[in-house]
Amino acid sequence: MSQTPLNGSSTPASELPKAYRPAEHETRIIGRWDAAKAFHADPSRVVRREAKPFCIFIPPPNVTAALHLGHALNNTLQDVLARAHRMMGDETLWLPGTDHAGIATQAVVEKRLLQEEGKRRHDYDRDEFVAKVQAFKDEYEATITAQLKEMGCSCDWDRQRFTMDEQCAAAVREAFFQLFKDGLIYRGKRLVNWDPVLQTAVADDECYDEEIEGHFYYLRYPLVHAGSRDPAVKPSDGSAKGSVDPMPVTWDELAARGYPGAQEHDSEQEAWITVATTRPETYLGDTAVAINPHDPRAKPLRGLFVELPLVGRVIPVIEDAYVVLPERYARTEEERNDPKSAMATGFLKVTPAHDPNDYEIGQRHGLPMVNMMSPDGKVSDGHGMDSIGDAKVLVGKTMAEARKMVVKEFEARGLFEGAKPHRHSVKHSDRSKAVIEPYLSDQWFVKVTDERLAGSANAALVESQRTTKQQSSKAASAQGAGDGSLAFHPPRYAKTYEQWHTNIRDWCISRQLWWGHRIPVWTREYTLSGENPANKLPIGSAHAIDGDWSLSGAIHLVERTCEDKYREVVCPPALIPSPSPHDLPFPVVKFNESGKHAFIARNQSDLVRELEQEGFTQDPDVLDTWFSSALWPLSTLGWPNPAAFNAESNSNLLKVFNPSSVLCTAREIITLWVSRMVMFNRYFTGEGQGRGNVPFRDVFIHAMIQDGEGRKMSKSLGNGVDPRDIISSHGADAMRFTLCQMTTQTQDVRMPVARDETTGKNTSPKFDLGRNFCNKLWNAARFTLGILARNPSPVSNAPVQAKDLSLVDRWMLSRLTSSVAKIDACVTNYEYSDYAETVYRLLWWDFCDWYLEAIKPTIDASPAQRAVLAHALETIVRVLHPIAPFITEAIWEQLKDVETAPVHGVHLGPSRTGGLLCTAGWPRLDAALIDPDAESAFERLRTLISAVREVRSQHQVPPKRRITLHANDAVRSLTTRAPGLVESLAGVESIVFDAAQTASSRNSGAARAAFVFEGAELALSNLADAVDASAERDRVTKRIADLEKSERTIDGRLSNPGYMAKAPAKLVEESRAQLAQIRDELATLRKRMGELG
RNA sequence: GGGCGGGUAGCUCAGUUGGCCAGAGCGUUCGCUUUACACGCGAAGGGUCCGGGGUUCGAGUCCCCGCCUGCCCA
Repeated sequence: MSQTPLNGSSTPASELPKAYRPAEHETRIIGRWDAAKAFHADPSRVVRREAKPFCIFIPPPNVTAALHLGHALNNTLQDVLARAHRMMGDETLWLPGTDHAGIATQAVVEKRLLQEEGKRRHDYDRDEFVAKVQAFKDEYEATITAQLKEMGCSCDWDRQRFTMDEQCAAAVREAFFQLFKDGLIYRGKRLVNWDPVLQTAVADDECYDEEIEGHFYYLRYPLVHAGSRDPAVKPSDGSAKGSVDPMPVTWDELAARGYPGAQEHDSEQEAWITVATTRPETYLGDTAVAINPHDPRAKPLRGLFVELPLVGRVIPVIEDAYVVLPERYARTEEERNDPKSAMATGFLKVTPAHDPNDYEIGQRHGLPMVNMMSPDGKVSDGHGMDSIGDAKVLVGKTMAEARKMVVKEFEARGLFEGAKPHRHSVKHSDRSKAVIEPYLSDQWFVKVTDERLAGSANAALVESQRTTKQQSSKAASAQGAGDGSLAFHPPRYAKTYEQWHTNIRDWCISRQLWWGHRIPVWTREYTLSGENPANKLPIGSAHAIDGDWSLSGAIHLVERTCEDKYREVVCPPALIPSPSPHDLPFPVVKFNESGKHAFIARNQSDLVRELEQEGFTQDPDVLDTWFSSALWPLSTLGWPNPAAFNAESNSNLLKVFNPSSVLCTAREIITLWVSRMVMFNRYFTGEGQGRGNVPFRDVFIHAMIQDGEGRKMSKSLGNGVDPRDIISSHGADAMRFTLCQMTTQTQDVRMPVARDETTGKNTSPKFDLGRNFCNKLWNAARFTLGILARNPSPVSNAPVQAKDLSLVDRWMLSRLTSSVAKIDACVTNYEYSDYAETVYRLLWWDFCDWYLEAIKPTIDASPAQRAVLAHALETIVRVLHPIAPFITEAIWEQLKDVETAPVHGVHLGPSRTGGLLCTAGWPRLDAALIDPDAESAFERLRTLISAVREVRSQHQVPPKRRITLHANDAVRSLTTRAPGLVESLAGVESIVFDAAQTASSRNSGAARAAFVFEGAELALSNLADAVDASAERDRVTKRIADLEKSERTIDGRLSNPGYMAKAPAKLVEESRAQLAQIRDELATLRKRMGELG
């Protein structure tokens, strides 16, 4: 390694190129970090109490695509914290990894296969298809890892994980097992968002709403008295036996019941009601018609039914307040203004198996659920709809076809009342763009509504961020380890988090995909007839049974699905491979009838083989991606058995780094991921009580990057900026600096996007800020190193003392000290923009603009000043390292070997690994170096220099021309504190202390330019052969106008009795002094005007 | 519908518990090959702090109403 010419190396400073060229350093430095394993965390140091732990889990990027600018921001912010804490001496683990992103990745691969090979998923068997996705994942995982390294991320690469690798998979199986065992996972029929193209349930966040031009269709349902044909429906008189056909209801009869408007119809005719619907085809699944109880027609209809045309199903009319009242029956302004009331008839067809609101109504009224659709989105009588009657013609049609046919059939029977255009939003699938069908199906759920999960998540919030306090003293007394230890930054996001858990619903975790963690449940179905113990089970209920599998630690249930059919369910605990034969995992052991071991499973594949031999098959579904992501802070550290996955020295990993320090993420992730990590982490570390550790103590929510118009960056808009393009055009450090500088506490940041004419790639002018800054640093370092190289200092251990230093040196040390203190606070408080801004000002404004310029005349003669110079640059380089790791490391390669005397009070610890800055100590500067006297004197000198420069500029004095400053005694005592400073920085040849005379004995006004400094008139001469009197007049006139305006403001304030009476005395005093100074200056300037004529 | 943001210079944004003549970077204008840096140096111009009320001696900042705009949840 060390043979590489560039490695570690020492190009003499004089030969450093004029501009910083990132590409010449970044690869080499990544190589040095890698070779030194500089980012590998050692938990044993924490165990031995040699260091405090600092840990961040990367939000694992999806393997779906390369990283975008949002990732660049997210990871930069994490890296800044990791690097700062590492330098501060904390044992720092930033754990990297990627997420398998189930549906997203599968969809991308399916699309790719279709494009490239013209094949679909089902053209392969499951294993073949998964292998294709795996290959895709390998490709993108490699890309992502390379990108993170290019950005400079200081991750512990030896501990990189993937949510589907063996270690994470074991955690998933174990978590599922435990939750299932504890009754927090169940299977149930639920209405899900069904994507009929991908044929899977999708989560709400995998859908988007889109407005479509649809219709409200008006369908008539004939009113009947129920017969007894339908066993689910009791005859209305309650007496009739046998089969009785439903009897039509006439308008006459309705009129008698007091139904408003019934008289307007032919009295003998059969009566109907009219429902309004946007989806007529779902009438096949109707199980009731609902009316608002406040509708005057509700009472007359009580006890009546309707008969569904074609289907012949007789369903009740029920009353439910959810139903929108039609305009004419609206009772309040609010009801009238409901846009739906104009379209409403007051009758709502209720289809619990195909509409979420109807599902709720169905739950409230105990309605049966009739599913009329097959998983591919076609009308079916094989999925729960048995009584179908003449509607058989619709079977096999798509929902769209069925809609047209239903309308025709109703028309043919005179039951179609019409349709009105209606714009409404319809859910679509993100991945397939298909219209989502609410669909009733068997799904697995996590009962997150349980107090041990959602309740525990809210209890984790720090007291100051909670809006609901502990409800009961009982809860308060059962304080868990992580209670009150989770804090959001900025705090407002705690509310999002809290409200999410307050309104949370059970979490559907099954996905009908092939890519993901397969649900670790095996089932076997069989038929049993005749007398046996199992047929005492109520139909539909599941019971734990004792048997081989339960004896071996698995969950074993038997469920009676109908009269003589049973389903056995087995969920085994995770079998975790162990590298050590002495540390075997808990095995699944089965016994045969004679009590001998018939089978021992020590790994997952043995177990699966055994189950399959016994006729069990694994559930085909996979788990929602977030299930494995929710375990990330546990699975990455080896939970449930860290020893099995880590070398002996690392078995403390889980203990040391969970809870971690902070999670950095975007706000949309709060509900998707943060919540679930907290619930799972607390549950699994809390021994089933849900009150264990939080996975992280702080959650930092950063902004989302938008383009210049405030739109999200996206592929389809073509407004995205690729971090790789920025790294190649500006360098990783420039990108990182800019991203940090943009990170304020707001929730969005805008990044104007521009096309680079030469490359044709998107970029943003914002990154020039970072590039310019890096270049500035590079040149400051080049200059400094040049000075130090040409003045080798004799090695001396005698520290330079501040009291022996010049004013500018003391000023510089003071500025460094307060800046480092500010930066320390920024790191603690996640104030990235302030951090970047503080280093920017320190380097550019203080160090470059003033300090370097100020020391030019003296530096070669002063070893003490060179010590300050070296320490100043090194302090800046060190505090900048977390933001800009490459350029600082590159500069430090040269700087670290430069010998100067120590500076008393400046502590720069050595590198701990590989001679690298990334593990060198964080600068500590003693507070005693803060020197208010030096700062204020220097500030006055800066003001004086600026005043001179201003006059020079206005008089168009050539920069090279040396001029004369006519000053007074006050200035004399100031300038003698920093000899040569004003001369050097203001281009002054000599300072003459004759300002007092000038005013009285002036006869050559035109040759001089006067200006005011601290209220007194000073002058410049020798500006040119003659001073331009009119330029001088313009300047003075403008200044007078400005001052007069200020005078009015401050005078007004001081003549306000309220101000004088109530404002703090200090402010009043300041105002007085200010006014006096303004008036002094005004007097001087007016006199000057007089002289100018 | 509920919740959370944002609106300050041409652009992107700071602006702390109300208190100096409201700031920075970019862009603009003028002057500079001043030997670390033109990715630079020096200087300048540029603001109805979204609108309207209110509290206060004093409001960009606090309160109320409105307008525009973005996000999250249902």
